[in-house]
Amino acid sequence: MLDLRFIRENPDKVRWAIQVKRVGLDLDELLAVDQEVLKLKRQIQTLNEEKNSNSKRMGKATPEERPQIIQRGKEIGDELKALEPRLRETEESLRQLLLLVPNIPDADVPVGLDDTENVEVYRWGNQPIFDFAPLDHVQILENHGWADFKRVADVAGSRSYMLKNEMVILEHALHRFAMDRLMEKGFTLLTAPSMAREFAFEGTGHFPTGKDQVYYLPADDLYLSGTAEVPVNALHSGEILSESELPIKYAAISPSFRREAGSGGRDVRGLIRVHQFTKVEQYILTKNDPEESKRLHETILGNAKEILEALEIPYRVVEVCTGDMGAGKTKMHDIESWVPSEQKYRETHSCSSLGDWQARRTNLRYRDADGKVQFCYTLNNTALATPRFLVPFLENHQQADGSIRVPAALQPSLGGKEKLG
RNA sequence: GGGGAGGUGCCAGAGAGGUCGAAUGGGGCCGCCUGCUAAGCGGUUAUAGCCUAAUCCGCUAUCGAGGGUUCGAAUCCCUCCCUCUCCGCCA
Repeated sequence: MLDLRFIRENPDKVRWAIQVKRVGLDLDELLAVDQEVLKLKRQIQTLNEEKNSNSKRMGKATPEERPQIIQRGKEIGDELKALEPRLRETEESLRQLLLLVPNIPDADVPVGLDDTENVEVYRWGNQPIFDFAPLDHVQILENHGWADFKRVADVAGSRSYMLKNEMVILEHALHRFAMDRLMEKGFTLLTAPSMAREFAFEGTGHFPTGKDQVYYLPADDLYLSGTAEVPVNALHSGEILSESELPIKYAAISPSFRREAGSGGRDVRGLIRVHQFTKVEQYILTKNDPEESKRLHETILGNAKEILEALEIPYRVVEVCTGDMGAGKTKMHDIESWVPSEQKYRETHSCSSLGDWQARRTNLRYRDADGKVQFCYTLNNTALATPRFLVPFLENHQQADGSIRVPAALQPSLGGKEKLG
């Protein structure tokens, strides 16, 4: 959400963002509704002033005066009763429109239509050269009895999977590894709930536009979140933090769920795109300072890079262009890990800066050194998400004998094992 | 799932239809005072909106959330959320 005053005063900037982010929103309609809300509020305020002074007179009024006061009060009440529902409706439509207003991308973000126009900015590691016929991750898993896709599909539908034996241990070891790293860096570890109420999804910006990507539990009016970002952002909703406790750095692990509606036949095979996964997410609340936010963006991006480097996975970083970045973001980098079987890089991490866009939605504020109340800035980045991450891990580390090499950094988390299988 | 108690400002806690944006105590901040400190004294201490040159003043809203009753609601009624507690069920 953007500041309404900012929208009023900078409609051209907002129009530009709507255009380059390819958001379907009529700003003129929003501005007209905004004026209507202001008009109604003024009318109601004037009536309330009169209502208050009128009923204040009642206390000291003589019995003869009372009928007049009551009469006038009733008239005011009737007028208010006519106006208040109109204000409520108009405010609600304004809110709905406001939820669609995108954040303004930073000036240096590449303008583009979709992911083909993202810009590679960094590359690390060598793509492995195999002196044998490398397998893809599904073949590797099946050869070792490390997963079941077929049976479990009958149980839980397409895009489901079941890891088995050493893969279960590896998955846990990877998460443990990521969490250990982040704890060392001063992050507060959380197990975040996967279920949350609607307001939490509105807070991060996943609602209203992404509602069809989210599982809904009607009996309890709860939704399953696709990232710990949702519950963690909502955690401090409505609070006024003090500047001294910022930045708050959370590393939250949660089972995550995505319906993948509309992704049709894309990536139906294997572990790339599944409905349920486990993710360690970095989530930062910081002060209202673009420079500080930039530094933290680099920090959490760096944390993910370190994890990949320790796990010896070749990757690249792309700067995401305007058309491919979410509405709330001012800046976004994806980290893509090398997938040998596809001979391409695939997104495994996503690092975003959102300015105060999420904080305004969740009413998440802090008191600065001057005592002024400000909205926080928020940022997030994946630390590690499985099972997708198993794809580059298994494929890059496969050996001629079919085993999987365990990078030295991960061996302690795997009971010292140097290879799997 | 069933029963009971409760949600008030930074915290504790009064308030039971008008004089309540809200007593009192604690904390914080500013000042005064006493060799320092402690104690003491005075003042101040919410958020959003409207108005405004203004973070002054004034006005409006907010006592878990949303509705309702009333000339007037923190106070009465309804719905929901949350906390505590007892019983039942349960990994």
